[in-house]
Amino acid sequence: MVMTQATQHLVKHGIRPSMQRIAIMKYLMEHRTHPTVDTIYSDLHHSMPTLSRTTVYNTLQVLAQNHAVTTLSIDGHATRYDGITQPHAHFMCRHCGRIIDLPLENLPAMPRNGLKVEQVEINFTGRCDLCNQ
Amino acid sequence: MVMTQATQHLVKHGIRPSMQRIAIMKYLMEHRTHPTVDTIYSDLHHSMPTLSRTTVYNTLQVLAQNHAVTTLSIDGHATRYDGITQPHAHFMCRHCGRIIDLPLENLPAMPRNGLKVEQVEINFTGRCDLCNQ
DNA sequence: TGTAATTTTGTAACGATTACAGATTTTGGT
DNA sequence: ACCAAAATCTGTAATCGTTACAAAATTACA
Repeated sequence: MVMTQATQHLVKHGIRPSMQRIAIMKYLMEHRTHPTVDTIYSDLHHSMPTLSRTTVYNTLQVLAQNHAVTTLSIDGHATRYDGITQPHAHFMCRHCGRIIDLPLENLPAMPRNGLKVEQVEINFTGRCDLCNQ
Repeated sequence: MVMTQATQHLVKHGIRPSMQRIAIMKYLMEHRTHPTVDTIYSDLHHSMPTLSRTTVYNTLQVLAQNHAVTTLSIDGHATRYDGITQPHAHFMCRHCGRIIDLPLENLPAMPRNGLKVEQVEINFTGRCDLCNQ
């Protein structure tokens, strides 16, 4: 039996691969747009008419808790999700809303002693190259 | 006529110093707790019974737009505000909710060419020294 | 196959934030 | 000082993202 990449990814993170979870994980692996719950729901709803918005919320919570996806609070309005879990920074264009992945060459200085860091989020905001012309 | 620090700060950023604006700016300068709108409102409401929650929202928006304060989306639930505008990072304890200022020794690698960065937000999340024992 | 556990679904509720319109205050010219 | 215009503040209602919850559907496994 062949496992899709999405399914493998779920299993690797100890998440049971249901239809809905696979679909959402697959979506995040194929769309590098850092979508919101609503975008994911709207896009998947076409091919999965019975999918519930609540399921998208629940699933993403499960995925994030098990580190299968990353959450992004760069938006201010809605949480965004990232299928890539390797540490990297983000740039969001105030004008067009696009979110761009940025490599993290040198991680910022470690916090002071005693703090146990579990997550780092580095967000740049401004105007992107396309809007800047 | 003597100007308070808060008033000076407002004027310096081109913001007309009304009673409410001064009170909110003063609050943020004196409380280094990165409070939410609700905390600010509740605390100020005692000494300013006529203050409206909407005014706190509006005022903080004006202050942020004019770079007199900084916004923090580290919380996930409510926007938090910081009276210190010099660039620095933040650590939030998942356990007690405390937010700690962190000096930014070396700014993270600049984003790729063409992106015009207007704001940087660096958020660490984890367990603080007090909760870690 | 039957039952318990898990997952999904839809609706209702919640909390943060914004829209809006009227009231109040401030400003600037006379 | 007086008045009109502009700016600010206020309170309520609406909006929007998210969570609570309970019932329905699916899956696991004895």
